[in-house]
Amino acid sequence: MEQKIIDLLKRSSLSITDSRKKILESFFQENSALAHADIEDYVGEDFDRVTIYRTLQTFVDKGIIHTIPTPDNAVLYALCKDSCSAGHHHDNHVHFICDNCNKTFCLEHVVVPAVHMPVGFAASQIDMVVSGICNYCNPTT
Amino acid sequence: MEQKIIDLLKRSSLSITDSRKKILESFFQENSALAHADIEDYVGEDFDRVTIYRTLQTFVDKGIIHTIPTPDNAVLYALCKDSCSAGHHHDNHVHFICDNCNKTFCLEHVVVPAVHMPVGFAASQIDMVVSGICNYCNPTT
DNA sequence: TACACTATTGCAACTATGTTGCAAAATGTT
DNA sequence: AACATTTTGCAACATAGTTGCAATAGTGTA
Repeated sequence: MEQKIIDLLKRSSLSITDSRKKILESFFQENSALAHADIEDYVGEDFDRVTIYRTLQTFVDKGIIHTIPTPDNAVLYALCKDSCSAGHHHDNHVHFICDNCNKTFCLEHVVVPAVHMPVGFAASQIDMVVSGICNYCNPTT
Repeated sequence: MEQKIIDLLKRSSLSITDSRKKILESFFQENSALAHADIEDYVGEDFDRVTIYRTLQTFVDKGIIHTIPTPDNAVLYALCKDSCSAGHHHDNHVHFICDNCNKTFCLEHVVVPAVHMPVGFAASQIDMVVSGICNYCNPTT
């Protein structure tokens, strides 16, 4: 994992620092989207709150992670797939929030459907957030 | 307008107070969704910040307004249509955020399309937020 | 490896946003 | 008008996020 993380940082032309490695590690470790607080818990006392804010911002700028809008207006971050590049995200997939375990997932293979706009409205970006029960919490699977 | 507002409050079995009237007025005045700060600006010094928070919460509980999730995680509120009733919102319409004027609108007549979920995932609620250029800002209309 | 340059971090202070308890004031009811 | 009930304002607190700046760590070059 260490090497995978270092490669990812290099590919994004970011310098390799302890905080960046640790924060990226938290995303690879957890499979769901993370809030700032989750990351703070994961890295413990090792790094300052401010460093986490700034590192997340850097990752978003470089296209390593993307933010997810949620109905309760919490800020969540999730890893981008390889097709993302700096400043040009391809995160047109649906996001799913489980009402049971409260985790948020990227449904990478579920593409946001087209929707017909009223006259005069021009859509440039569409976000779709679905909530319900995820496959881990679903008793029938 | 005064009478319309009073009727709405009565229908929701809420007592008629100055702050509730003024806050509802702001929604009828503006045609777009409002953030807490917008309302604070509108009502000026007349009412306490806390009162606005509590009033908005009351309106949400009674089904007078609904919250709108936004990609930048700001909390927005908009009037519900008559079909909404307390605790049982029918706001399955698309929300639109204009990148130009920054206003947010309810596209009452654009229903959120169905989307096919992967095995094991059960959807209970779907939020769709579209951003782009609204009909007021669109030069071609 | 050592150096210098640049980028990153931690600290402190600050702003914004939202919440809670409680006493005072306003509202609805009789 | 008088009472019981709601609502409001205040103060204090909690959480989230930002900024400037000095200290530190990382990177490329010799």
